Amino acid sequence: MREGPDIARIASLVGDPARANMLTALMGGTALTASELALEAGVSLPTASSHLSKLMDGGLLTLVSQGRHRYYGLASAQVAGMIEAIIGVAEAVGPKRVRPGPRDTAMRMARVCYDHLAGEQAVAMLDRLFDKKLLLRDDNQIRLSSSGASHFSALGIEIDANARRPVCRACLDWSVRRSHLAGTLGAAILDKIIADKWARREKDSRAVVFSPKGKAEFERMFLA
Amino acid sequence: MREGPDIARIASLVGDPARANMLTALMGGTALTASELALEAGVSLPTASSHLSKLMDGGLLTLVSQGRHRYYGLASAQVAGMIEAIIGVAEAVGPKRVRPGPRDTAMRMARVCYDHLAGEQAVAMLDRLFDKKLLLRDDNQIRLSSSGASHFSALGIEIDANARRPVCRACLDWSVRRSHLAGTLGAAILDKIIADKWARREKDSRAVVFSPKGKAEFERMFLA
DNA sequence: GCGATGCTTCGACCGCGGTCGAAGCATCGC
DNA sequence: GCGATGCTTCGACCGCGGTCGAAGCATCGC
Repeated sequence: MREGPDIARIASLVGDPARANMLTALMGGTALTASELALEAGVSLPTASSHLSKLMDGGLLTLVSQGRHRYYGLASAQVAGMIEAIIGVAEAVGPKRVRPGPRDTAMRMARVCYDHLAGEQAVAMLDRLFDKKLLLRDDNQIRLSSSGASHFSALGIEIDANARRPVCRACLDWSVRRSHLAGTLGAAILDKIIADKWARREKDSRAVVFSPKGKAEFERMFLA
Repeated sequence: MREGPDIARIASLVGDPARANMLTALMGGTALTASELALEAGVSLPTASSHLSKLMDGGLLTLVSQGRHRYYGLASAQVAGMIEAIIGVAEAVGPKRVRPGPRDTAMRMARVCYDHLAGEQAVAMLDRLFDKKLLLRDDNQIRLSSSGASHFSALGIEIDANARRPVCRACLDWSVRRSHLAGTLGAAILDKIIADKWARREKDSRAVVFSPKGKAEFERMFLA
């Protein structure tokens, strides 16, 4: 019998298969409609609607109404981080697949984490950005250096430093157990990767698949 | 309908009030018997036993039998990290208490996180250890410098560098949203704090309360 | 305005999982 | 060996919460 934050309530929200599927789908970063989420979860529309209102009550989702469509998205990067942590444990204790399939390999290499890139490529990128002093570690937080600011600006990546959301944030990568880059800069880089068609989002998956040309570009820009 | 790690299973294990209480109690770092956990959870012994076997099946706990006692503990620091992440979200979305009580203040200052110190004091300590170059940031991991090794050795803190568990690991602090020190070094420092009676564990709580003298010692050793 | 589309609310059903008392099993002390 | 202690297993009970069809509500296009 203890007081304190109601962790059972939050965990039980994630602990239903239909809701877990919805949240996993939303980890892709794009907000989805109730119908799309019903499809993802494999339940009827009324059932999905009931789940969504529970997730809203629990503070895990945000809602944007656009005409007769209602777009649901994850409430915050903190919620996304919690889900990544749960995925990490599920991966660790779950039945080990004997040989990871090609799709797992793609996921491990590069995938979307909420609104930024995750996976081995993303971890390597953050390492190089530190090496080149475009980003600085400061008190366990990450800061954009002045050379970094001009570097990203030259690449056409403009950062709104005044936004309430931090520019740079470390986010733990469950597959590698190291950090990759989140924050507005992390999001802007993923935007550029997709916009410039260096890579495409795998359908119905968080995997991000680079084209040979796009991969070369990415490596030249961020890993060289 | 998706495959992949069974996150609903893991989350639902945490999503029962009785089990959440048990896991929260085990975040204190000491393994507890089935009877103690039944008391913590506020359920009968048969009920507790059933919960514990589910948590074991789910891979969240480890079990050490000692005679007729059975000691349950968290399976890994990764599991502890997941629970911290869930606590963080529960804190963020939960009803804000108007004014945090004295006990919350103590928790915020210093508390046990699995087997090491967390809270503002722990975050400040890690900062200073970096400042004094006793610890080094290396590729987003933390490494003990040679001066650090002799420093801790002089304090009577011996580190087994050959253990499978990393010596230094960053662990996210939910109250401050910054990192504190985990790993064998983090655990050894907490051991010293308790062994030298600089602080005592608050009964039935994760809070760590420093004595005036102990606090001065701690600050001299780690914050000066 | 009126049918179509997207979603929520209502109501009824049902089964999974939490609950505990009683019984059973293992280890303890002496 | 035999009662005491610590825990698990068994069995029966029960209610919370997930499920969907039908109905209702809001916004759309034209």
